Amino acid sequence: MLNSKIEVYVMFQIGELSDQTGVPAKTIRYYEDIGLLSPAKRDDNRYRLYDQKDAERLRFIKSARALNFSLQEIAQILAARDRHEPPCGHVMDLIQSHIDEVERRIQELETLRSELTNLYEAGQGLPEDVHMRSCVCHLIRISDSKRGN
Amino acid sequence: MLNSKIEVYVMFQIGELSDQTGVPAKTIRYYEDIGLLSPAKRDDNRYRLYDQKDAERLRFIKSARALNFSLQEIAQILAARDRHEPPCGHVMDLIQSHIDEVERRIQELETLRSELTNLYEAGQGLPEDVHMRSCVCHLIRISDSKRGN
DNA sequence: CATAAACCTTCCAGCCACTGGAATGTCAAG
DNA sequence: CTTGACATTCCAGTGGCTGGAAGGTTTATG
Repeated sequence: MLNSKIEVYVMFQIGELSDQTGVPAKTIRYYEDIGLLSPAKRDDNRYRLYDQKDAERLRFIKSARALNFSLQEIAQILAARDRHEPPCGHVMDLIQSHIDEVERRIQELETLRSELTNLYEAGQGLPEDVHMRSCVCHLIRISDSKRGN
Repeated sequence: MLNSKIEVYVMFQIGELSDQTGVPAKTIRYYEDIGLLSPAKRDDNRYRLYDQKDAERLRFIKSARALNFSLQEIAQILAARDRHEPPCGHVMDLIQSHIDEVERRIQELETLRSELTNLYEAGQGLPEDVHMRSCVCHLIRISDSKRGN
């Protein structure tokens, strides 16, 4: 075959895996501890050894984490794949519920931002008061009761 | 005095304080544990007893929590007040840095939302693939590499 | 008087996703 | 031979609670 390539099967240590993926070695061990990664092969000196498949799995985990998927959710996706079940339907549902969640959070934070901004503006020029009756500390209470809490 | 009122000094149990403030009793005990509330007076039966001043302090804590202040930050504010130092200058700084933080988070979440939305749209109509090469799981990887991670 | 219920107490453990640090082992270079 | 850079395990801490066990107290009811 003209297009064949010589592929050498190389295994590497945890530090190399960490460099390749940007995931701290501590975190990789942690992922193994909780079963997200299966127990790594070990060298004679008991050092963990990894290959490109491990790197790919870890990269997937990292990407999904960046999209704010929980380790549990990622574990479910990977477990489905490990059982040779296509996980995509489940993943689509997850994505949808994450979108909902993110939008909810954005709303909350925007409310929070405007409350903080109002508070800051109201607090400017107010006197300092140890008893929190005519200072921004008092306003914190007011901004809260306006919300009805 | 015509306008005088009869004020009866009543103390109440933790459940009542919880009802008044909406803060769970567990949380109140926790706040005492970490020193955010000073150790409560005890009844003969060792039950905690509270008065309106405690309720006010707890309401302040609750309001500040609702504005996303950490317990540490709240502890600082209250400690300053307990030392009879007006805490407002410090609080204004805190508010400003919280506004910055909230705006940063909103930005992050909006980026995340658009990534998730893109992903969802790209994933619609794609086949299921156990090996994650032509399904949304694969797209997770792609959306990540586009970010440069 | 017994019992149930609704309170309260302490203490320990768990959540999430790591992270820090101690104490120790292994290996290559100078 | 020592130094430095790797690796290992294990324990503990982060924040802000929350759940649950195992028990004590108080009040109401049969």
